[in-house]
Amino acid sequence: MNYWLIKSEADCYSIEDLKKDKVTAWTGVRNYQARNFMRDSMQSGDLVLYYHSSAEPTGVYGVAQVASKAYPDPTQFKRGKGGEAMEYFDPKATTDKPIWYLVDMAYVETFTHPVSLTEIKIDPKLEGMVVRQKGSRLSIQPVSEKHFKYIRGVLARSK
DNA sequence: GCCAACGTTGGC
DNA sequence: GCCAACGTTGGC
Repeated sequence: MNYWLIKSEADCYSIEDLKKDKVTAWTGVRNYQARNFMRDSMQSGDLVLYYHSSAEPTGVYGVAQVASKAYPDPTQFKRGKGGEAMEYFDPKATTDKPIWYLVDMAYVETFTHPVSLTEIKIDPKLEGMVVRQKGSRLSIQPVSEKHFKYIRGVLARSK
Protein backbone atom coordinates (compact mmCIF):
# COMPACT_ATOMS: atom_id res chain seq x y z
CA MET A 1 0.00 0.00 0.00
CA ASN A 2 1.45 3.32 -1.12
CA TYR A 3 0.35 6.92 -0.77
CA TRP A 4 0.50 9.63 -3.40
CA LEU A 5 -0.31 13.19 -4.25
CA ILE A 6 -1.70 14.08 -7.67
CA LYS A 7 -2.14 17.56 -9.05
CA SER A 8 -4.89 18.85 -11.22
CA GLU A 9 -5.80 22.35 -12.27
CA ALA A 10 -9.03 23.12 -10.48
CA ASP A 11 -10.83 24.51 -13.52
CA CYS A 12 -9.54 21.70 -15.72
CA TYR A 13 -10.61 18.66 -13.68
CA SER A 14 -11.45 19.24 -10.03
CA ILE A 15 -12.28 16.78 -7.30
CA GLU A 16 -15.92 17.76 -7.79
CA ASP A 17 -15.64 16.52 -11.37
CA LEU A 18 -14.21 13.26 -10.07
CA LYS A 19 -17.03 13.03 -7.57
CA LYS A 20 -19.52 13.30 -10.41
CA ASP A 21 -17.69 10.75 -12.56
CA LYS A 22 -16.89 8.43 -9.61
CA VAL A 23 -13.99 6.93 -11.61
CA THR A 24 -11.87 8.47 -14.32
CA ALA A 25 -8.87 7.48 -16.43
CA TRP A 26 -6.03 9.77 -15.42
CA THR A 27 -5.05 10.74 -18.97
CA GLY A 28 -2.50 13.21 -20.18
CA VAL A 29 0.48 12.69 -17.90
CA ARG A 30 3.47 13.46 -20.12
CA ASN A 31 6.33 13.47 -17.68
CA TYR A 32 8.60 10.46 -17.38
CA GLN A 33 9.03 10.57 -13.64
CA ALA A 34 5.29 10.79 -13.08
CA ARG A 35 4.70 8.03 -15.60
CA ASN A 36 7.18 5.77 -13.86
CA PHE A 37 5.42 6.21 -10.55
CA MET A 38 2.12 5.20 -12.12
CA ARG A 39 3.51 2.36 -14.20
CA ASP A 40 5.96 0.86 -11.72
CA SER A 41 4.72 1.66 -8.24
CA MET A 42 1.03 2.44 -8.11
CA GLN A 43 -1.29 -0.36 -7.05
CA SER A 44 -5.03 -0.66 -6.91
CA GLY A 45 -6.17 0.58 -3.54
CA ASP A 46 -3.42 3.13 -3.02
CA LEU A 47 -4.74 6.33 -1.48
CA VAL A 48 -4.11 9.67 -3.13
CA LEU A 49 -4.17 13.27 -1.95
CA TYR A 50 -6.04 15.30 -4.55
CA TYR A 51 -4.25 18.60 -5.06
CA HIS A 52 -5.67 21.61 -6.87
CA SER A 53 -3.15 23.85 -8.58
CA SER A 54 -4.26 27.20 -10.01
CA ALA A 55 -6.92 27.32 -7.31
CA GLU A 56 -7.67 29.71 -4.47
CA PRO A 57 -6.09 28.53 -2.33
CA THR A 58 -3.86 25.90 -3.89
CA GLY A 59 -3.73 22.78 -1.78
CA VAL A 60 -5.18 19.37 -1.03
CA TYR A 61 -8.95 19.24 -1.46
CA GLY A 62 -9.69 15.60 -0.80
CA VAL A 63 -8.79 11.97 -1.32
CA ALA A 64 -8.94 9.64 -4.31
CA GLN A 65 -7.99 6.02 -4.72
CA VAL A 66 -6.11 4.14 -7.41
CA ALA A 67 -8.69 1.92 -9.09
CA SER A 68 -6.72 -0.07 -11.67
CA LYS A 69 -3.33 -1.30 -12.65
CA ALA A 70 -1.36 0.85 -15.05
CA TYR A 71 -2.27 0.55 -18.71
CA PRO A 72 -1.34 2.50 -21.85
CA ASP A 73 -2.86 5.97 -22.05
CA PRO A 74 -5.18 5.80 -25.09
CA THR A 75 -4.84 9.53 -25.78
CA GLN A 76 -1.26 9.06 -27.00
CA PHE A 77 -2.63 7.26 -30.10
CA LYS A 78 -5.56 9.57 -30.80
CA ARG A 79 -5.70 11.35 -34.10
CA GLY A 80 -8.62 13.39 -35.29
CA LYS A 81 -10.80 12.43 -38.23
CA GLY A 82 -8.49 14.22 -40.66
CA GLY A 83 -5.45 12.52 -39.14
CA GLU A 84 -4.45 15.62 -37.22
CA ALA A 85 -2.90 15.25 -33.80
CA MET A 86 -5.35 15.49 -30.93
CA GLU A 87 -4.43 16.75 -27.48
CA TYR A 88 -1.88 14.42 -25.86
CA PHE A 89 -1.15 12.67 -29.16
CA ASP A 90 2.43 11.40 -29.34
CA PRO A 91 3.74 10.55 -32.83
CA LYS A 92 6.47 8.37 -31.36
CA ALA A 93 4.05 6.04 -29.57
CA THR A 94 2.65 2.86 -31.14
CA THR A 95 0.22 0.35 -29.69
CA ASP A 96 3.06 -2.19 -29.69
CA LYS A 97 5.37 0.22 -27.92
CA PRO A 98 3.31 2.65 -25.87
CA ILE A 99 5.19 5.44 -24.17
CA TRP A 100 2.62 6.80 -21.73
CA TYR A 101 0.70 4.97 -19.03
CA LEU A 102 -2.10 5.82 -16.67
CA VAL A 103 -4.27 4.38 -13.94
CA ASP A 104 -7.94 4.86 -13.12
CA MET A 105 -8.71 7.13 -10.18
CA ALA A 106 -11.78 6.72 -8.00
CA TYR A 107 -13.39 9.39 -5.85
CA VAL A 108 -13.16 8.89 -2.10
CA GLU A 109 -13.92 12.12 -0.26
CA THR A 110 -13.79 15.90 -0.32
CA PHE A 111 -12.29 17.60 2.72
CA THR A 112 -14.58 19.96 4.60
CA HIS A 113 -11.42 21.88 5.35
CA PRO A 114 -9.07 21.91 2.32
CA VAL A 115 -5.44 21.88 3.39
CA SER A 116 -3.68 24.79 1.68
CA LEU A 117 -0.14 24.73 0.41
CA THR A 118 0.64 27.46 2.92
CA GLU A 119 -0.46 25.22 5.79
CA ILE A 120 1.57 22.36 4.37
CA LYS A 121 4.65 24.54 4.09
CA ILE A 122 4.59 25.95 7.60
CA ASP A 123 3.88 22.68 9.39
CA PRO A 124 7.06 21.11 10.80
CA LYS A 125 5.36 17.71 10.75
CA LEU A 126 5.29 17.84 6.96
CA GLU A 127 8.95 18.50 6.40
CA GLY A 128 10.26 16.69 3.35
CA MET A 129 7.05 16.61 1.34
CA VAL A 130 7.84 16.94 -2.35
CA VAL A 131 5.10 19.51 -2.86
CA ARG A 132 6.95 21.84 -0.48
CA GLN A 133 9.95 22.01 -2.74
CA LYS A 134 10.19 25.29 -4.57
CA GLY A 135 9.47 24.87 -8.23
CA SER A 136 8.38 21.26 -7.94
CA ARG A 137 6.30 20.66 -11.03
CA LEU A 138 5.97 16.93 -10.56
CA SER A 139 2.29 16.12 -11.02
CA ILE A 140 2.44 12.71 -9.32
CA GLN A 141 4.39 12.46 -6.12
CA PRO A 142 4.94 9.78 -3.51
CA VAL A 143 3.76 10.73 -0.01
CA SER A 144 4.75 8.99 3.21
CA GLU A 145 2.07 7.21 5.21
CA LYS A 146 2.79 9.51 8.14
CA HIS A 147 2.28 12.64 6.06
CA PHE A 148 -0.81 11.25 4.38
CA LYS A 149 -2.48 10.36 7.66
CA TYR A 150 -1.56 13.65 9.26
CA ILE A 151 -3.05 15.68 6.41
CA ARG A 152 -6.21 13.60 6.14
CA GLY A 153 -6.73 12.81 9.79
CA VAL A 154 -5.58 16.00 11.50
CA LEU A 155 -5.26 19.04 9.21
CA ALA A 156 -8.37 18.30 7.13
CA ARG A 157 -10.43 17.99 10.31
CA SER A 158 -9.14 21.01 12.20
CA LYS A 159 -11.22 24.20 12.56
C1' DG B 1 27.00 14.04 -24.84
C1' DC B 2 26.80 18.98 -23.96
C1' DC B 3 24.12 22.86 -23.41
C1' DA B 4 21.37 26.83 -25.23
C1' DA B 5 16.82 27.63 -26.55
C1' DC B 6 12.33 26.76 -25.91
C1' DG B 7 7.76 25.63 -23.97
C1' DT B 8 5.24 24.63 -19.83
C1' DT B 9 3.99 24.60 -14.99
C1' DG B 10 2.31 26.75 -11.22
C1' DG B 11 2.81 30.00 -7.21
C1' DC B 12 2.17 34.53 -6.39
C1' DG C 1 -0.40 38.41 -15.89
C1' DC C 2 4.33 37.77 -14.46
C1' DC C 3 8.20 35.12 -14.13
C1' DA C 4 11.24 31.53 -11.87
C1' DA C 5 12.06 26.87 -12.17
C1' DC C 6 12.03 23.00 -14.60
C1' DG C 7 11.94 19.23 -18.40
C1' DT C 8 12.64 18.48 -23.18
C1' DT C 9 14.48 19.26 -27.70
C1' DG C 10 17.78 19.70 -31.11
C1' DG C 11 22.09 21.60 -33.11
C1' DC C 12 26.67 20.83 -32.88
